[in-house]
Amino acid sequence: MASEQHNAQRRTPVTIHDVARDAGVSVGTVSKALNDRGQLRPDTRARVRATAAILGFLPNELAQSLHRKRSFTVGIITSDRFGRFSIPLLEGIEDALDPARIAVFLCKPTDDLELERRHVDSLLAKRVDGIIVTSRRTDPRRPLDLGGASLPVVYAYAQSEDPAAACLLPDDEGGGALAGAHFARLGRRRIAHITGPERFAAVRERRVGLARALADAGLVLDDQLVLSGSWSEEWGREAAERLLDIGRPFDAIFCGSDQIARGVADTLRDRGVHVPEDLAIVGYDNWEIVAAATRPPLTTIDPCLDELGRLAATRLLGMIDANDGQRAAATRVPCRLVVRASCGGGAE
Amino acid sequence: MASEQHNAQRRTPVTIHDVARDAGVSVGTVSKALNDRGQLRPDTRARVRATAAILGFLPNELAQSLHRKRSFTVGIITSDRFGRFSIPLLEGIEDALDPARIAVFLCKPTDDLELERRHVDSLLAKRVDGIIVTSRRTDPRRPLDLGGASLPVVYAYAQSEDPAAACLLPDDEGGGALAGAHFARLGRRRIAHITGPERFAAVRERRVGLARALADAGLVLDDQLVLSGSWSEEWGREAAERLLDIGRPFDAIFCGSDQIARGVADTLRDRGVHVPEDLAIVGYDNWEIVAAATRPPLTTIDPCLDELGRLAATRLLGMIDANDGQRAAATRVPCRLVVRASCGGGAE
DNA sequence: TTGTATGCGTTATCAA
DNA sequence: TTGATAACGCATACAA
Repeated sequence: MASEQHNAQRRTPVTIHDVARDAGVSVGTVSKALNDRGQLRPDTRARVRATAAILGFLPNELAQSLHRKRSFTVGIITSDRFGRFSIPLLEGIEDALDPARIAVFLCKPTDDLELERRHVDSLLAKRVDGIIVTSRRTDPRRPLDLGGASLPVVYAYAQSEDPAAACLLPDDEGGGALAGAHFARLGRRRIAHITGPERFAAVRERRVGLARALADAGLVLDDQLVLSGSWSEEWGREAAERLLDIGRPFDAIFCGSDQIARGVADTLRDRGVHVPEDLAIVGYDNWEIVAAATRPPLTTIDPCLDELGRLAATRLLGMIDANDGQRAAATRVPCRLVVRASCGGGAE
Repeated sequence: MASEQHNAQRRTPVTIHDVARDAGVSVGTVSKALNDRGQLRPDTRARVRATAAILGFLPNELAQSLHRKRSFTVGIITSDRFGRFSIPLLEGIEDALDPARIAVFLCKPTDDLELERRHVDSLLAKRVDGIIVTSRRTDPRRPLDLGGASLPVVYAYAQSEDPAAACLLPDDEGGGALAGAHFARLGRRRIAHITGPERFAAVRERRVGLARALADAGLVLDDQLVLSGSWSEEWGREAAERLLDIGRPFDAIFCGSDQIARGVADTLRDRGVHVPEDLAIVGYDNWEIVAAATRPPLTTIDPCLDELGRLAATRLLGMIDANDGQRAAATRVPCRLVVRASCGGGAE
């Protein structure tokens, strides 16, 4: 019955010996039958399979791993407590790992290098086949301390100070360029930029991309119209106010995050500025829950973190198979423009 | 050097045999020295420890688990792809599991029972010590199909149809009551309620709690002022409009989620209604990023999911130790009122 | 075609 | 105080 699992004494799992006994063969035969190895008479194979199924036999992967010297697990280490980046990343990672029948150990998020060290030790002790390091910002970080051990590591949405490390990063410059090009295509001429703290590499790179795309269209990015602050809605509101008060004309705003864009949109609404008629807005992140709820819904840059996660996991699988440390420099994953309403219809 | 890990051939991890050889003792002695077992001369113990440290020896937990018949891992199964609930839950779970030196296998979120079944098999094959089932809503779900196996399972922010299952749920009725009592205490008399779909148990329970608290204060919940729809900001806006247009007086709104509350607040702002002077608002979830960014910041009910996760993990640990299925009915975890600005100052 | 023996890395029991 | 040795559950080389 349904509640059986609760009061029943915990049964010890059925082993290959149980199957062997019930099927009237030896353990070796069971192993061969179940793994399609060696030469077995078809009917024994079938009989063994049947009894294994009846008993609900599941091979003990601990024993298998011990034998194969490969655990079919990977560890994930992250500093993104809030999960904003980890969630989509994780989705992609699991997408790629699932088919390879690899399970993931998720470590508790932390910034503390000492705790991280302990997590690594724990993973090493579990003989994970590899480790994926994830972060909440893309600036270079100290290389993961493997403490003398050696196994494949890839950084996803994170970057190691070690130039030889395998890193996958969003193409922030490309993302900025996407926004700039979109504005230019729509005939906007004077672009403002409200973004996060200057110390973030992402902030600087997106700005470079924006400027490049504008230049390509014969436009110039006016430094007076670039405001960097924090990543919050609050800052979006404040910066929008400031921009409107300078009295310098502009017809579009590229925001460093959807949250900033949300704040900007709210302020424009308060001040009677019409979006997209008077002003076009492009956000960043494609954080659905914010972008879609904004009035008007935000056209935004999607950093495609799920894809980045997929690629990271795929790269890790490659390194695991290659059985060596694969020197692979940083890779940039392209972003995607998602058109909603804040720049006007998606017409080309 | 830093890049050593990348080009180096992958070293095979150091084993207890390596330590034994280097220390000039037998493997048994190493095991005893490292685990503080048996009677050993202090200096041998020290010598073994030293060489283990030098070699960077980490016991192979696969082998340990095989031997101990206990893996010190638990699996987490969830249907919450977006992570809104899983993230805080996971934080609590890991808080409780970390000190017990237990690692977690995180399974890819899914609604598909067939895929869930495969995840369970994978976890069983890894001989996890227990499983935590998590969800994105609290309505009863089909019991996890263990396929005849038997091991501890606890449902966190999820409920099994099996009445004997160990479930931890937020006290939604209590949460509703918290909101009602807060309004009453502040002198609000006519409370409106904008909430999610009626089919959610949480919606019904919170409403019951609200009504109860109001009744306790000699107030009555006016059915005309209760609107249920979806969980979105959009619905918050629409419902607020509707409420204002009915022409029925009210001086407070209890919202089913912070997102709904955000929509409500935006609409009130548009319509020139002052919060909290004209209308008080209480949200639900204490989703910091929304609640704090709303104007004014939302007073809200915090379901304390991290605490719920902690309790769930603790309960699981108990079941694992007890070595039997612990008949433990559903437990409700209390919510917490978080006072910000949307009801006026936090004065009692 | 099937069974037996060995090893994977640990821990634990029993001798020495 | 220390060293062999037998599990743990599985896969595989080799023997029958």
